[in-house]
Amino acid sequence: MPEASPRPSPTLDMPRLDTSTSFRGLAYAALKRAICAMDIYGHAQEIRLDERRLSEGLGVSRTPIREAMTLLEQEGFVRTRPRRGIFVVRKTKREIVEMITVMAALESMAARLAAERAADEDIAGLHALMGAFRNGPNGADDGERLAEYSDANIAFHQAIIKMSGCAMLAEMTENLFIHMRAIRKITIHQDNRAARSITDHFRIIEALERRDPELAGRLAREHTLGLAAHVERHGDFLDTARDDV
Amino acid sequence: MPEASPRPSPTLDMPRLDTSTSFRGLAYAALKRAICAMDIYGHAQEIRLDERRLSEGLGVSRTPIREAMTLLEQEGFVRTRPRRGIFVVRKTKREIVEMITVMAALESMAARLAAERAADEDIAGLHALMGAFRNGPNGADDGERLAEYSDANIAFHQAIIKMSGCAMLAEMTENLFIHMRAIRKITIHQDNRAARSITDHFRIIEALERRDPELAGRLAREHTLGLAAHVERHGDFLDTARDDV
DNA sequence: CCGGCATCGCTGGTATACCATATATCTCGG
DNA sequence: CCGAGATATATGGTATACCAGCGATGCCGG
Repeated sequence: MPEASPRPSPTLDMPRLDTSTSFRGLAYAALKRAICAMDIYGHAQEIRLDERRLSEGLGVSRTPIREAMTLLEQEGFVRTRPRRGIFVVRKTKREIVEMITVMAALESMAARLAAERAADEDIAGLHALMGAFRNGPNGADDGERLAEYSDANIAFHQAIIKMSGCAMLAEMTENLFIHMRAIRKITIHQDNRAARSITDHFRIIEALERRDPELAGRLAREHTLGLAAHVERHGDFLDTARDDV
Repeated sequence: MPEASPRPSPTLDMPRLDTSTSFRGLAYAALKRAICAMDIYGHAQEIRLDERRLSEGLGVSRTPIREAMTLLEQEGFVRTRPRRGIFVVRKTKREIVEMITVMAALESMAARLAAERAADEDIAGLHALMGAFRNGPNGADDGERLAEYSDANIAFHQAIIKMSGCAMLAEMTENLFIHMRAIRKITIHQDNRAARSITDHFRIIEALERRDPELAGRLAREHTLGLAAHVERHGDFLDTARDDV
């Protein structure tokens, strides 16, 4: 029995035992955070997770761990091979290109909807996200500046999604963003991706301000498909040292 | 212990015990099929599922049932309320409109890709799906004919997705189709939806034959967004007799 | 010294027991 | 006769024991 059991006395003196978030939810959050934190495409060797070790580490039994794993597996973050172990998934280049393609489809629709519905102040708020990079990412012009823009970049895309007012778009892109973030960290340093990205973003903002759904949708699509094409061309490193099945 | 235990004798005389598909997978498939089979939007009252009853019925323990439920919950088909029960989810009108909007985004991208990549014979194959309805759904002109077209309709959309060559598009639309099918069964009888749908489809086929990604993408998007608008206008019945939270 | 086979241990899959709480039912006081 | 509290029941959440199969190790025969 893990010591996480929060009933120290028969009388309820605990102020408000958080009964809403189950152990499963906690395990899920912890595991997902851990997986996202690690640079998935950094180390080459496969990363294996052990249910028993995790349950011991988190102080809960295997049951919630397993249920959390079931969720993570469905979301495509891990893959469990019976009698072998649970492995963190590394997407192939092809899968990543497809993912970005799906992203492009959803973002295009989001931009279209945003152009129709978004509040003026929300559109204006996009400038605040991008303003610091108006003249390109060249501040100190080093890696840190790029990493900073990488976050702003994600924030921009998420803002567009949110402005669409379509909760399901946000929901379906949530997990895609996690992988996108990992990819962007690498591609942002290649070509002149960052500068081109900034230019694209400002064009999208302009289309939104003009309330032009067709243009906004097209620009958003082309912007993200551009990333897909870039990965298609230069993403071969993603398939290195793979050992499928 | 359920009698499903497949080890009747110490020697392995069973030809080939299907060890690949786990009980969880079987339970998931069975439950999903059952949920899809029932007309979700037909009966008004909520449908409750009991883990213990299901495990007894399927002949397995609660564990695989629970894991299957976890999957179904993540996919949005059921919702489990602690100490209350597990309920089959009825989407609200708003959720359905959003779902169709997402569908439009993905189908538009699929049509665009299909126009670029699909094999000529695959495009030609679309005629086979729609050919029987070229002159509208008016055969016997009764409900059966419409139901028949409802299936052909879904098949057409799935064919476009498949022709995109993007596995992830197929994956992400798979569950959406399940809900779409339920909605189509109702909306197909309204207005002149079926006839308009057929016209749209042939226009999309034409765009694919002309290898015009822009047009194909636009037509596919407008076609599905048309359904979204229709539900937005006439789908108030979806929100009847709801008792959230 | 090397290769095949037996053995053991590790690991995910399954079954089951127990727990805590929400709801229903019953009881008793007003 | 009615309502508030106590009790009973039901149900999802959790813990744990056991199972079977894959891998690795090591033993034994050649």
